[in-house]
Amino acid sequence: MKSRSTLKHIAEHLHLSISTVSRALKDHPDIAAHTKQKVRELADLIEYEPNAFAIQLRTNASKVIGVIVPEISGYFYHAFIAGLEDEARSWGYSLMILQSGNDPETEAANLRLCRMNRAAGILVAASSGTVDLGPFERTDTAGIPVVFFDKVPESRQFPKVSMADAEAGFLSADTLIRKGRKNILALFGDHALSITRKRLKAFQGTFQRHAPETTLTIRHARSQQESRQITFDALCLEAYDAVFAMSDEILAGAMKAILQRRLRIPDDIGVLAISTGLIPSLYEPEISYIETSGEHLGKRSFEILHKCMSKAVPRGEFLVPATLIEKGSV
Amino acid sequence: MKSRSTLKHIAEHLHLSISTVSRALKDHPDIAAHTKQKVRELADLIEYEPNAFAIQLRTNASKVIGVIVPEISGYFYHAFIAGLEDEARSWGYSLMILQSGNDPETEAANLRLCRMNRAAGILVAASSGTVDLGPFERTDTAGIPVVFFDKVPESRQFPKVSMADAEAGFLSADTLIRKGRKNILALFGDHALSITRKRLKAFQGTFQRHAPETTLTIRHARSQQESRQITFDALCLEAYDAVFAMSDEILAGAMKAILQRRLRIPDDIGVLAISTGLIPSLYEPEISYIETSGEHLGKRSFEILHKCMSKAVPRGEFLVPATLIEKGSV
DNA sequence: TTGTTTTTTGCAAAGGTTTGCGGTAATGTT
DNA sequence: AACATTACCGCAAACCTTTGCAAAAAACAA
Repeated sequence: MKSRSTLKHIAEHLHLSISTVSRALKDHPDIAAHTKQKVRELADLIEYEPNAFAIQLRTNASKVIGVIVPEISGYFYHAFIAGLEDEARSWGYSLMILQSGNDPETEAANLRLCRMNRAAGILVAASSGTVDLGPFERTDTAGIPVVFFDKVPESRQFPKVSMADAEAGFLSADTLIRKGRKNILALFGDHALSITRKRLKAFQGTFQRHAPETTLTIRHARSQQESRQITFDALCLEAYDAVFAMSDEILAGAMKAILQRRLRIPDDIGVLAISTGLIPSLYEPEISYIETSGEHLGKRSFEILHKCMSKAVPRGEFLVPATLIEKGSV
Repeated sequence: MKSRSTLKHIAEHLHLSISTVSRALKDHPDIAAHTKQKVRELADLIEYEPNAFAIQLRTNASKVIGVIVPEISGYFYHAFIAGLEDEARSWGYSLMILQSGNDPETEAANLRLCRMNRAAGILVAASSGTVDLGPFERTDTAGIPVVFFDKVPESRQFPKVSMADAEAGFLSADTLIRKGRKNILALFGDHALSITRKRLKAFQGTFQRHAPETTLTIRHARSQQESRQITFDALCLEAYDAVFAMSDEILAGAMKAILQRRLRIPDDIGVLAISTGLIPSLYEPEISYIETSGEHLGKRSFEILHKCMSKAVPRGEFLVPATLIEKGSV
């Protein structure tokens, strides 16, 4: 029954042509005011809703943007998606969410889906195993702009937007220096990840330049559990005056060790992290952190993609800035 | 250039008709084997990808399911979406994610979007302000099945799937009784929410029946901050031997108060929560919880919706069971 | 050879919308 | 009164695929 509410239906009812109705509905200047009036009234009455398929077929473009992430849940991507959705909706776009599960094949399949659905654009956080950029190139040359975010490939071919990792590393070190911490246990993630290397490099560099006397103990952990174990062991051996965690996952592990040892924050030990904000807010006192906001990244990513969709071709890497959120834990 | 890869293109190239090509590609028995062969080869070569819009227009159906949630980020929905996506993908469906921001108007607009896009089905977690079910009914009668989850309306008209709140309440009480806790601070959410009332009723009822001698102090909080304040005040006044939190948000607040008071878990005080699992795993020791898994809910929801889409009409409410995850905090 | 069956292919309509262009009628200009 | 504008409206093609039905071609039977 609802399927009978089409332009044709309105046209017949009003003894007009389909084209006139179409134009009336989009306020085309060629159409007389009273005609528009009547058309709109009937359209309202029968709850006319344009058939998106037909529009998309005709215009060969949709208002959907594809989002491919390794996983939705976890510490980060859901915030990104939330921010992105907000921004996208205000521009009339919707999101098609695809999980790759860190599997390059699923990733390629998802990409294909986006192509078939003629997504207006695609946002990709590369799975860690992605090496072949071919599928992405093909999508791009097919006229669907691809923008990478967060986990970005080395290639300079695509626009990329990511966190200002170097800045975050610098800011972390700077904060610890300003607070007068001298003996720091610094916990980083997998050294193979570029995000780790970038943050670490800036972190270490800042200390070398501005506070070379600081004792820095760098450790790498690949999971919450490992982070906890490493932290616990380290805290048993030595009296650090601060712990730094480069991510939420690492922080979660470190905090367990600190809670287990019943250390007082910030008196017994200072704590600082690079984080999205949720985890630090769960402890007492709350943990100070360098914010790398998923929401911001989402909004920014949409902006870049939006530019790509309107023919502008921003190449290169865009960074969303990191800021210090003081909570008194260091 | 890519736009030239259509059925027509293949047909012309092979001196066949469009219909023959179409059928060849879907392995229709009417087509000769060697014809199929040739068609498939060329299709592969030029990387033919069917135009989803045209298919959808023709068949008037899409493989997209709409998901409307108050917000993506937060304590719960992202897990739901992750589980749902997993299940949906394995059936060839994609997700269109819409946030309502707890605003009934945005919700209605999102619903409209789903209708325009002829979603195969819609999953809705109602915003708290939703009273008018009209838009949902209209969508349903337009042939798009609507299933509510998590935040479900009273109406018996739609299929609903939600957590087994009563079971979770019972299990919580039962656990506390078995652990011999006698003086319990029980923290619940907004009393206006049906989820709160259901959990509370089962919780209280279980104590009345099986351990009437227990001292139960019930408090309601509407935010993390409020939960923390209430807990802190209560712990100052009296020596409870256990704290129960009915949700992640409430737990987060309560834990802050407990950390602030530097109470030992489980010796000074036992802690139990109804939770999704992430938050309890962040503390030391980890918090025991009654699991209400977002992933499970997501998968289950898809199953129900899937039945609706294939003409079956499951009415009523479906529950996903709750289970106790012991971590030794109580 | 003619007629019958089977196999293989093509025609054409349908699905709903957009849009360039041509047409008609009304109004304005000398 | 004759012509030039302007304001409105409709025709028809195009977007790409699916599918019922008819047609052509091939195979077979008599």
